[in-house]
Parts: sequence; C-alpha cells; structure tokens
Amino acid sequence: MGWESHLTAASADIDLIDILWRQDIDLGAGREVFDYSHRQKEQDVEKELRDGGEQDTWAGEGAEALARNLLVDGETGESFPVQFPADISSITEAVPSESEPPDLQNNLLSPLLTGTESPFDLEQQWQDLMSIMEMQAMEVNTSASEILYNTPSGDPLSTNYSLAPSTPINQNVSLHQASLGGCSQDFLLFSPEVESLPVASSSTLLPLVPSNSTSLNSTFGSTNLTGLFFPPQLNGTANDTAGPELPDPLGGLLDEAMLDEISLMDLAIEEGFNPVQASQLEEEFDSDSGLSLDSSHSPSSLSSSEGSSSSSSSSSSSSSSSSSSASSSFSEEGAVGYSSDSETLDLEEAEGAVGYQPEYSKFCRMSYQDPAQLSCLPYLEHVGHNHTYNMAPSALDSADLPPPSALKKGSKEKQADFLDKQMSRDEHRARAMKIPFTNDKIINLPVEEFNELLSKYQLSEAQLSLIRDIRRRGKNKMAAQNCRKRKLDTILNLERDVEDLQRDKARLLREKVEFLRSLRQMKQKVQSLYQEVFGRLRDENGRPYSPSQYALQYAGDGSVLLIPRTMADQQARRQERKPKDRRK
DNA sequence: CCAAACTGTCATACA
DNA sequence: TTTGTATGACAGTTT
Repeated sequence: MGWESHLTAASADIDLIDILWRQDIDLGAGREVFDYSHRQKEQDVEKELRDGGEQDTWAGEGAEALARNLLVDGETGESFPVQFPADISSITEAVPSESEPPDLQNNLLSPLLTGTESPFDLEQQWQDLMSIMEMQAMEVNTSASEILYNTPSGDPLSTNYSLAPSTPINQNVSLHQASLGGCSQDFLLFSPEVESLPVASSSTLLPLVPSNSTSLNSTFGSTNLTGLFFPPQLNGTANDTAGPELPDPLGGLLDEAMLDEISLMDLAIEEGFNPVQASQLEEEFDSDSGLSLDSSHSPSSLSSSEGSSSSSSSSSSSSSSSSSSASSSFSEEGAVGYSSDSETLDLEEAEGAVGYQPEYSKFCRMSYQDPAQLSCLPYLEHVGHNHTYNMAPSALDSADLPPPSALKKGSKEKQADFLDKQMSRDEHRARAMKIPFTNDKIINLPVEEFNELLSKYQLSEAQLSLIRDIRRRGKNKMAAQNCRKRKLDTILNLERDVEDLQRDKARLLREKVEFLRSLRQMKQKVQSLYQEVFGRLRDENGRPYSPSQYALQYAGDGSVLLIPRTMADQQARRQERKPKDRRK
C-alpha cells in the first residue's frame, strides 16, 4: 500500500539501502572469488597438458603462427567456417539430412561421445545463468562495457586463467565461436571421447601437424602428408591451413548468440562485486532459497522480523519491559507480533496479542483481550475503584490536563506524583473525570464487553465522550506503534533482501565463471578431437583429406560424414542466420 | 541548547 | 453507520 511513500519518508533508511546497493556496485570485480574454482580447473588443464606432453612439442611448432592467425580472428570476431565458396549442388550425397543443419551439427558429436559431464544439467544451468546475466548486464550495460573493453586483456577470463602457451589460440577461437544453443551440449558430448584419446586435447588446436600425421600413418612421410593435407594456397605453413580448417566443424556449433551472451557475462563480471564479501557471504549462506523465501515471505515475515525491529526500536526506549521479550523473539525470527497484513491481523486478534506496546512497560498492559489481565497494575485498579488519586484534580472538569507537577504537595503526594508521571494524559483525564474503570479496559475491551461495561455505570455525557476518545486514541496509539514497527520491518526486510540478492549475485557470478571455464575447455577438446578424427581419415588412395576441401559432418543417424567444405559452409551459414531471424 | 529519535495524537482513508 | 485499522503529518518528549 504505502511502501514507496513510507520509504521516501524514511530517508535515512533509504540511504542505508542505497549505500548497500552502491556498495554492491562499487566493489570491484574480484578475481579471488573465482580463484577456488579457477584453480581447480587450472589444475585440470595442467593435468591434461601433462598427460599429453608429447603433443605440446609438435603443437608448439606451429603455435606461434597459429596463434597469430586465430588471435586475429578471435579479436575481429569473424567466423572461421565461411572461408570457402560453397557449391552444394555438386555434392548432394554427402549430407543425408541436409534439411536439418542444426540436428546435423548436434548429431555430429553425439555418436562420438556420450556425455559424461551431465550435459543436460550444464546446459540448463547455462541457460538459467544466461537469463540472469542478461538482467545483470542490463543494469551495467553502458558503464560496464567501457570498463570491459578498456581492460588490457579485453577478456577477463583469459587473464584470469593462465593456460599452456598454445592454448590462447583455442581460447580465442572458442570464445568467438561460442554458440549459446548447442555448443555446451555438443562439447559435452565430445568430452568423453576426448578423454580416451591419447592426444593432449587442450593444446592441440592444430590437428594436422606433421608429427601427428606421421604417428598415425606410417605409409606416408610427414612432409608428404602435410602437402596432401593442406591445399596449395594454404600450404605456406601447416598453421595457416589449420586456422581456416578448424573452425568449420565448430562454427556450426557456435553462433553469435554465444558471443553476445559471453560479452554480457563479461560485462557482468566487470560490473564488479566484492569477491571477499561474496565468498564470505557464500560461506555463511549456503542455501539458495534464502532470497526467494525471504522476499516472498516478507509480508508475513514482518511478524518475524518484527522481533528485530521491535528490539531495535524498543531497545532505544528506556522503558521497555516489552523490549526484552521482543529482543528475545528476534533471535528466533519466528515471533508473532503485529503484522502488516490483514491475514495476520486476524491471527493477531485471535491470539489477543496486540502488537507492540512500548507503553506496556509503563502501564503493564497485557493482553487486550483478557480483561483479567488488565488489572495487573494494582495502582490502576486502585485508581479506578477507590479514587485515592482523584482528589487533587477532582475539580478540573474544564482543564483536562492537570499538570502532574501541580499535584505534588506533601510527602504522600510524592508517590502520587511519581505515579502521575507514569500515567498517560488520557489516564489523567480519566482520573479527572472519575472514570470508574481503567483505560486498559476502555481501550482493549471488545466492543460488546466495552458496551456492557459502559452500561453498568451511570456515566455523564462528558465521561462517555472522554471514554470514547480514550478508546479511540488508545487504539490509534497502538496502530501508530504497529505502523512504525511495520515500517521498520519493511526496511529491515529490504535490507535483508539486498543482502540475499548480493549473495545470489555472487554465487551466480561464480557459477558463471565456472561454466565459462568448462565451456572453454570443452571447446578445446572438441577442436582437438575433430583434428584427430579428421587427420585419421584417408581417401581411396590412402591419402589424407585436405582440410580445406573437406570437413566432418554429423549425420542424423549418428554417423560422421565427410562432406565437402562448400557444403559445410552453407550449413554453417544457415545456422548463423537462424538465431538472428529468431531474434528479429 | 540543539538535533535526532521517539512517541502520542489527529485527520483521513479504508475495510 | 459503526468500529477498527493504517498511515501521513505534526507536535511534544526524550535522548
């Protein structure tokens, strides 16, 4: 109802929240946050490198030139696949299920690899992440992008994770060829096979290097193989050919969507959050449900947080015996006091527990619903029944407010004076008007009982009027107190929500980095595996296929087909368009 | 003494 | 209509 207005009214609270948010934004993107998982993956990479150590040597030969090639492509964002003119008509038999390029691509990988890294989970999480990150990126889109592209490395991930010398190539390739749709799944499909391969996958972007082919094919010399493998125009170096050749199979897997998403995610990373804080938050906050529970439950949770708010507010007030109970309920987070919602109000009324009564402490108010408890204050009952303290102000019909200080005369009156000071104005008025029952009853009795009580006495019009005023004011006072508590609780809940959101944000960012890392690794594996498979293929003459003329394609029936480049290029182009059209 | 926080009250809207 | 509740605004009180 009045949330916004309340918040605007409580500017200090707003400031608090604002500070929290600014904190969130101002905190730089912390790499330490990712360090743990980062190191884990790094170790994995290193492990792979160690396992395939011999591959590093041959890969290193062409790494420099290769790196040059791929780095350029990576930075420009150009897609590798489309480098050869397409001529589909000439080769129709090559691709059985040409009408479904995406499936082709997906199926291409599936026969080779059966996912061991739970592709479903990963992809689903990935997509979830994406959606979240998109939202995050929206917040910081403008400012963060500048930050992102002004960073020396440009790619925070590449700076974060040091890979083998030859890996940068792969990183670039993978990052720019990434496709949101099928890539993660496809890569996952590949991974098991890669694992079984003797080749070091992580460092083998260049598949068709001489050493590789020689080891695989004893029939031909390494030099011959390279000559066969790479077409004249590309034959300058093996690396040159490898550049255009590699991306082809991967190109279909990766589309612009992935690039966009990745950049969005990078933006989100650059947006920054305190890594230390995030990790701390993560430690102390394991459950992901914290946010949703809290926020969704905020209306009703007001009652729970009421404890906190009441403790905070009442603790500041000197005279709160209720504060003790309130603060105790604070720790429990389940205390029921007042509630902001009508639903809980019902509860409240049913239980007879009426919200916060700081004045409870003053007047020992108990349950408003229980008249028996109203007599807890002896002196009040005393006043009501034996008029001991009504003497002084007795003549004050016109003056509703007899100044308490004016009553003190004599030793006995000191006590009366003290009690007077403990009384509220309305109680003074009631005493002055000789109201025969306590204000507590006046205020807290149900209507029926209240009317019953009134009927028992012969009251003047002035007395009745005062009683009605006392009742009205008393109820309104409670309402005001509850209102203020509620306002406080709202603020506290908002603060808690902010904290929860910060935790979620930190967690999601960590997950994102994790996913990106595994994605990159899988891309590398896919590339090396592709090269491995392609390099083993031989034509009818026993010669290897030229990577510039042929590419591997995945058929719908689970088999892998060798198709002409032109064909693969066309399919890759088709797949590039599809997501674009979808976006429009 | 001042400022901020707290508290009670009123007016008003709403259920 | 009556009764009760919620809340902004104001003023008095306390810290």
